[in-house]
Amino acid sequence: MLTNRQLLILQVIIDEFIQTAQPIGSRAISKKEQITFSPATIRNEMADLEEMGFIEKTHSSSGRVPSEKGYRFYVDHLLLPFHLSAKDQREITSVFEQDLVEFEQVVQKSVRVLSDLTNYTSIILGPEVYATTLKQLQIVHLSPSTAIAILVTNTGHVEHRSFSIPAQIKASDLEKLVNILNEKLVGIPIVELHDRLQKELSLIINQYVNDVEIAFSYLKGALFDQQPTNVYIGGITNMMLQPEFSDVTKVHSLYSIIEKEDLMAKVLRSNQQGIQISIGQENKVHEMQDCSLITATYSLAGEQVGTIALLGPKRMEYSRVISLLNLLSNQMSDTFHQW
Amino acid sequence: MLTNRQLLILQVIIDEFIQTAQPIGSRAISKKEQITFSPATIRNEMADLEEMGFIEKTHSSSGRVPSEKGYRFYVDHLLLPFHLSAKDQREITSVFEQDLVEFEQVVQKSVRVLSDLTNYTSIILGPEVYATTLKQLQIVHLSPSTAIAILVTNTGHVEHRSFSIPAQIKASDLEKLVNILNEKLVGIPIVELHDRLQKELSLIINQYVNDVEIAFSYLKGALFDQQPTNVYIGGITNMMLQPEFSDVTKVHSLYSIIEKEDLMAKVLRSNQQGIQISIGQENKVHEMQDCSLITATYSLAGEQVGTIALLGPKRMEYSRVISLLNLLSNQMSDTFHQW
DNA sequence: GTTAGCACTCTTACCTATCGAGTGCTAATT
DNA sequence: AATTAGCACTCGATAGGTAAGAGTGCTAAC
Repeated sequence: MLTNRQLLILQVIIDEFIQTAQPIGSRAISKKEQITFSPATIRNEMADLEEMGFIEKTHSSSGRVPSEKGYRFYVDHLLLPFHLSAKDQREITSVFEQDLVEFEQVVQKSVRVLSDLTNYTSIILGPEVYATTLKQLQIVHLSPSTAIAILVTNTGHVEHRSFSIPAQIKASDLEKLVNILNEKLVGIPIVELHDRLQKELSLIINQYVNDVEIAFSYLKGALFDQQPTNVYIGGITNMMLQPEFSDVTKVHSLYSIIEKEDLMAKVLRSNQQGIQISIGQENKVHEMQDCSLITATYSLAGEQVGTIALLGPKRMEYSRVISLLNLLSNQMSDTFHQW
Repeated sequence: MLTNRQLLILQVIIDEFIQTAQPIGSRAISKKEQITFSPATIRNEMADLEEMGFIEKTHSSSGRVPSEKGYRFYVDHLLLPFHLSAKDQREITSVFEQDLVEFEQVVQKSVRVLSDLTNYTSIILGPEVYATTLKQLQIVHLSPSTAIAILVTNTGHVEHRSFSIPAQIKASDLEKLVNILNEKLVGIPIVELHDRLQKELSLIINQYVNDVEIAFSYLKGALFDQQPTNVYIGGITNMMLQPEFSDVTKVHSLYSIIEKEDLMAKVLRSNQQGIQISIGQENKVHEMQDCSLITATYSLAGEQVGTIALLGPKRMEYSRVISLLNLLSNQMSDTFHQW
């Protein structure tokens, strides 16, 4: 329903606006190489595009600016396959060149590189702890009444919780318990850990009739009570470089949202596989409705486990960002697959 | 050298400016309860105070604003002993009411409470890892060629590093090494760990002439290469609520500094015991020269180990903040002492 | 169907006048 | 001699007014 000429003009407007953040006028468009017709013609086409809701005026005699519908159309139909610059490729792959064996290290580097390359804010959601398997469980006593439980996963993730040991439990009981659990539970996915613990418990109780039960319930509390969020954020300050965030109150309201890790986790987690794009009002969270959010997923051992996201103004460099995210997510998946 | 009347006026000006962030005129001062003389008199005194450098005008016919010298004098000579509101006290002590056995938990709560109470940015520097002692050393193998070293301190701090195991080292060697090290090194302060490792090594080598040496050097690298920063920050967005930071570029430059944890650690670490106050230009870091930084120290087992700080505009509520920091630092020291 | 021409709109920058808060100085008061 | 009332003056903030420039929509010509 859009003519080729309209498509072309829409594309030029959006491309241009992404770079300059300024309204685009008919004269400016006519000067573009690809454009062979006059400003007057362009004005007519623009009036149509505006009527259809793809572009807007900031005031009655201004140039045009893409609407959210315009961006959506652009993203859905006008994105050219983008090939990353050598530098972009180099930066991304360099993350994986040193042999980083710990998940955290990879993610922290990635978050950094992404935000540096794009000048947007990057957010990476760590793997669901529950999608990984138990490598080792360990108890370290700090004092007669306190201890730390340390849990290592096959991804190299180390999780620790401290808890106080109730008086009636002997240290030896606790140790016995941990030994048994280690024997039985190593290799079990963390998701199933809770259930399996429950199951094993009944067997154990028959053999050691001490206060193991209480020790167990404490241990369980320590390990499962608070679920860690593992949200990694990079380049938060970058948003302030964007002209659409020259107003402190805007920045403030956005930042107070980003700070809420659990909310961010929720927003990002709910995405299906592949690249997802939310533009402006499409974002559920009100404070993010001046932004666009692009997410990709990465997987570990075949299962989808985490999300990489870039948050920027609606006027994002969509094609470049998508290519970057694709490259990174593939590299991450590959790397984790090797482990 | 300052008359009582001048002291009084200076105090009123600063107290008022701290609350309103607006220049104070002679008329406004004369309306204060404590003030018994006329605006004209006050103007004369203000002219003197300005000549001496304690206050400034924002333009030739404006009210007066405290200068940095003024704040310094205020802090050094005019601070009244401040008694915290019931709410302030309650909030601070509530942090310590649940039995939190892990250092991180206490600090994270504290950072939160401090920034919420003050609307400034709070920064807490964790204990020097090196001031604590080793509780347990642990190696967990992830794959034949990678492993994680986990180090638990007596403060309940868990530190982990991953490293790759060079081909020529057998897993059994590494385990042997760790067992030996655990026997020999538990209870040793982390500061001395490096030296002691070196010493023990020579003995070990005599007994196990395998490739233990290489394993050791790898382990050493894993444990000592990157020193963790452990800087905890709360309420970064609070700075945007202060009228002196209504300009995005200011906020941006400040934030990019705060983000640099190692720099922050350096800035905070270099303080001697007790409350320290740096006002504006007194701060070494250029980007912080519109701010005041108030730091307090807390101790663990008698030794000074960490710093609590509040960063705000020069126009801070000095007396309240000092009282809050004092209370918190004492509470922290007490709590950690019990462990 | 396309484009040149033109009147019209709106933003921006700049100038001007006015108002009010606050000062410094002088002279009168205590 | 110290304090204060009075007053001229300064400067920032606000509002109105004008001119320039960018861009549009429409009409008429190509």
